[in-house]
Amino acid sequence: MIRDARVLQPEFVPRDIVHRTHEVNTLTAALEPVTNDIQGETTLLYGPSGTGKTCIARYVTEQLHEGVLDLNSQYVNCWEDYSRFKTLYRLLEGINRTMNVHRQSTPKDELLERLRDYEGAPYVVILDEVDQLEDKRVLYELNRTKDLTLILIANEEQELFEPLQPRLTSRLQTATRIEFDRYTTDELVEILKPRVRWGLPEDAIRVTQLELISEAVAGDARVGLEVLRVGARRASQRGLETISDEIIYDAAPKAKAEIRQRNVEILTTDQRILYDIITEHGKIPPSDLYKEYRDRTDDPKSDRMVRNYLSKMERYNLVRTEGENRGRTYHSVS
DNA sequence: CATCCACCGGAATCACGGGTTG
DNA sequence: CAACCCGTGATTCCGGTGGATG
Repeated sequence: MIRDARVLQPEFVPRDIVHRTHEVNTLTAALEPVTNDIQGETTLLYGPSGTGKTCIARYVTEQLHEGVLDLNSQYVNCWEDYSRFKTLYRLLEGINRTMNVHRQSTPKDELLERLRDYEGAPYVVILDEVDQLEDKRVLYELNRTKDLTLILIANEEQELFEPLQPRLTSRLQTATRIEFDRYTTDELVEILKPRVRWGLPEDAIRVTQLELISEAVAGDARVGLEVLRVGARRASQRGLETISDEIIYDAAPKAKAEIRQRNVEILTTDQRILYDIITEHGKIPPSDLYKEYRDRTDDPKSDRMVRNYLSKMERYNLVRTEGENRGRTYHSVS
């Protein structure tokens, strides 16, 4: 049933952006100096997930490539490359300066040096999930690097700056802020329409059903697309030509579960054990959790490490915490 | 009310593996 | 070859917090 799977992928960047014109224009304006070979303004895109932050950042950068002959750009997901070293390494990759940086054992700040020594075309850098960066001082360092134009993406701007000293944030505070709100039902329908047109056969799904999806996912475009994919797969499994309401009702929770499942799959064995314990209990106080974890594994990690795992899993949206200090309990997300 | 202590999370330090250097 | 460097995960140590206890 799926004609073109690519357009239903969350990382697909459409040729035309519907809505978000204000955001696109603001970002384009901030990057405008790059067309004159000058460093652009640092921008900060923030808002809930599935509101088009990454998509717009990539879209505007691609447009820039079309208008400017000489331009480098690189996308870094700080969730995957969360250490200072990995982030810097990716940035060097983007300008092919990694040779001789044999991963490790190079003098301590060789990477940043190299980045700063670079004198070439303007370099536009998208740092996604930037709040996941463990050492945020690297932002300050990058912000001070000439000819580097930063696009920072985060869920909440507050969380990003909280752990930073005021001294470090001052330079970043001047960044152009672009806030992304949740899509309304109508907006999300308009976003899904062209994807359906390219990705699915004609008449596979009606507009009223797109509305159904948009409401079910509360304006989260990523989950909305996932529902479309899951729904299309279901329909073809059942040999149907169209996606029915019933399939959508069915697919909505399934889509969310699949997104979570992908995160579960990248957990380590110890993290997985913790995850299983919490899902089995539904809700469990810390001491019981630590104890049961130790029972279930031959070579348990320290409690401190368990806490690291748990906070990581919380950021992955795999577990939820309730209460502070002594009253804390860990919950599964249902 | 004072004390206790379960819990969190920052910081310093260690251990290890992969890499280079001399 | 040994000696050394580096990043990363893990451990150890510990101060802060605030509900529970007497």
